[in-house]
Amino acid sequence: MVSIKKIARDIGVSTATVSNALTGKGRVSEAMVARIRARAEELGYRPSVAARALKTGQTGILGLVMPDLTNPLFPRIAQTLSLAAETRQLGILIADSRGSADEQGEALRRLVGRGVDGLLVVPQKGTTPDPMPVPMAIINTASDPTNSVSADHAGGGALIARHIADIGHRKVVILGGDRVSEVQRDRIAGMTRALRDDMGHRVCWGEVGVAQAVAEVQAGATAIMTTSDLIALQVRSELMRAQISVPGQVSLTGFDDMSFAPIMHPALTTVAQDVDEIAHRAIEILTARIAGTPSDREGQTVPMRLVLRQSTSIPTHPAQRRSIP
Amino acid sequence: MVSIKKIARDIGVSTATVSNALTGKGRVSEAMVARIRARAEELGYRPSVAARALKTGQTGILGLVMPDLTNPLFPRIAQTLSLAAETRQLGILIADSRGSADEQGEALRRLVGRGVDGLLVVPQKGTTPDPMPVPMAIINTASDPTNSVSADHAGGGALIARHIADIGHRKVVILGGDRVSEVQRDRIAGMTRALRDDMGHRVCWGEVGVAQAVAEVQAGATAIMTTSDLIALQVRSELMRAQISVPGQVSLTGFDDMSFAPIMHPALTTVAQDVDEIAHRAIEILTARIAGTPSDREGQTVPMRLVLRQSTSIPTHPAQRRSIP
DNA sequence: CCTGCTTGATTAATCGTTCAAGCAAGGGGG
DNA sequence: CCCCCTTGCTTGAACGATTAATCAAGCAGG
Repeated sequence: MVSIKKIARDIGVSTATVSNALTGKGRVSEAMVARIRARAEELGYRPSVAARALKTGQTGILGLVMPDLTNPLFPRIAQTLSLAAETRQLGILIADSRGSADEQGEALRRLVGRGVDGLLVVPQKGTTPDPMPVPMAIINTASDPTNSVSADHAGGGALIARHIADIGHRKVVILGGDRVSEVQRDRIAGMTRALRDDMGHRVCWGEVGVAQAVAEVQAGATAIMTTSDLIALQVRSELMRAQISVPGQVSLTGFDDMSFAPIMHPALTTVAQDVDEIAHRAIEILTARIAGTPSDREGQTVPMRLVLRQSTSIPTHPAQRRSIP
Repeated sequence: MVSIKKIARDIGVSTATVSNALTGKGRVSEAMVARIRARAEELGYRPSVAARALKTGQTGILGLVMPDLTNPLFPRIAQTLSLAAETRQLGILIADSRGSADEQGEALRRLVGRGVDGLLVVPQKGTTPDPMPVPMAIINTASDPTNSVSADHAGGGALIARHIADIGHRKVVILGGDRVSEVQRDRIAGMTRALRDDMGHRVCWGEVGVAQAVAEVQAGATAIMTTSDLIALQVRSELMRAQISVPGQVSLTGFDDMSFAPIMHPALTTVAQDVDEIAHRAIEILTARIAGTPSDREGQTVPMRLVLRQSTSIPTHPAQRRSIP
C-alpha cells in the first residue's frame, strides 16, 4: 500500500507537507500542492482510514440500527440513508435490533465499540433507545420528544381520513396493527381528529381486529382505514373470503405505499412517506450534532403524501353517504 | 477513553503485558492475566479498533453490496448476514449498487477504500463484479462460475414445475421478469426441465408477458408459473380484471416467499430460499478466504423449499388434465 | 559450580496520519 | 541597517495497539 511517506520521499519533502497539501490545511505553496496531488494521483494513493481514525478520533462511519428489516419500509430508508451518507464521505455500519429492546441496546453498544461517529436509530416499537456516548439521531416516532426527524404520521392519518370523509363515508373502521407502536398511535390519532362530526368510527387492533373490521362492514361500515399496507392486504384477503368487494362495498386504505400497493387488486389508496427527505434530514441533523452545531430543523416532521388509487370510492348506497355540502 | 496504557499503569506492568494478557498471545502468568482482565473489566476497557486496524491491517469489517434494496428479499439476506457476522465479531458496512453496474463497481471501490477485510456481493442482474484486492464472496447467481454460494434456483423451479405437473396441469405458461437476470433464467430452466413430455408450455417475459400470459389462459392454459412473487401479485391483479379466478380457472405460483405471499388472496404457492443457510455459508466462505484457508463448501447450492398454499389446485375441467398414472 | 533452558516480564519499534511548534529565508517598515 | 512579520517547509510527538527482540531470574542437570 502506498502511504504519505512514499509520496514524501518521491518528491523530497516531509510527510507533514504532503499531509497538509492533501488535506489543504497548513501552509503549502500552490506549486508544491500541485506536484504532491499529481504524484498521489499517479500512485493511486488512498489515505489509511485506520491511521486517520486513530489520530483524529473520527472514523467517518455512522451506525444504523433498525428494528427487524423484514418490514419493507426500512430497507428503503436504509438505502436512501446510505446514499445520503455517501455524498458526505461517510460509511454506514448496520445492525438490526431483532425484535427486542435489549437487542437494540446491545446493537447500539456494539456500534459504539466499533468507534462510529454517530448513531442513526429507528427505534423498536414503543421503546426509547438508551443514550449513548456519541451523537444520535432518532428517526420516525413523531410524538416522542427525543425524536429528531419523522414523517408527519398524524398528518398522514388526517390526509387519508379527510379523503374518506370527502368522498362521503359516514361509518368507518380504523384498524391498527400493534397498540405499543407510537407511530401507529400517531396515525390513528390523526385519522380520528380529521373525521367530521357526523361520522361514526370504531378503532380495532391486531389479528382479532381484522375480523372485527369485517364484521363492522357487514353491520354497515363503508370504509376501513388501516395503519399499514401490510394490514390492508390482509384485510383485502378476509373481505374476499367474506365476498365483500373493494371498493364496491367497502373502501380500503393502507399506509406507507409499499412495493405491492400499486400492483395488488384493486391498487391500494395509501399515504406515502417522503423517505428521501427523512433520510437526508436525519443525516444532516446527525452530522450537525457531530460537528457540534445543532441544526434548526430538529424535531420537525416531514409531510406525508396522499396516493389515490382504486381501493377507495364513494359509498354505493346513497343511504350510507354523508350529505356533502 | 480508557486505553491499554491506563491499565498498565494501574497494575504496574508494561503495555505489552496487558496486550498479551488480553489477547492471550504472549507468555503471561495466570495470576497476571486474571488481574489485568479484572481491571480492564472494571474500567470498561474497549480496544481501539482504529489502533488495532492500523497495526494489524485488519479492520474486522466486511463490505456488503446489494442491488437495489427495494426488492424485499435482500433485506432478509442483509439481516441474516449481519447476524452471522456479529457472532464472529465482524461488522457490516453496507452500500447499494442502485441499478447500474458502474455504481456497483464504485460501491466496491469505496468499501475497499474504507479498509474492509472482505466483500459480500449480491451482483446486479446480469453482471459479474470486478475483482477487488480483498477476498470476495459472490451470492446468489448459481450458474455463474465465479459464484460462491447460491440458492438452487433451478432446483426450486423444478420443485414448483413438478408440483404443477403432479396435480395434473398440461398446458402452462412461464412468466419471467427480466431476461438479463441470471437468477430468473436459472429458475425458468429448472421449470422447463421438470415439465413432463405430455405437457405444453410457453415462456413470456416482462410487462408485455403479463398480458400474454392472461391471453394464454383464455386460450386454454391452466397454470402460470412466475419467477417472482412480485410478478405473481401483478398477474393476480390482471386475472381479476379479466374475471379469471385463482385457483379455480388457473393455478398461479410465485418465487421467494415474500412477506405478502401468505396474506394475499388466495395465499400464494411459492418456493422459499433458505436465507439463513445462504447467509451463514457466505460468511463462512468469506472468513475462510480471508484467513487463507478456502472452504470446501464453495460453489455448492442451497436447496429451496416448496411452500404449498391456496393458489394452486388441479385443473377444473377433466379435459384439461393430464392423465396421471 | 557452571551451563542452558524455561518462564514471565520489558523495551522499543512500528503501523500511517495529523498537528502544534519551530525554523530559515525573504521582504517591508521604521 | 535592524527588527519583525509572513511564507513555506521541517521536526517531532502523539494516537493505541501489536510484536519481535531482549533480559532477568529461577531451576535442573552434568
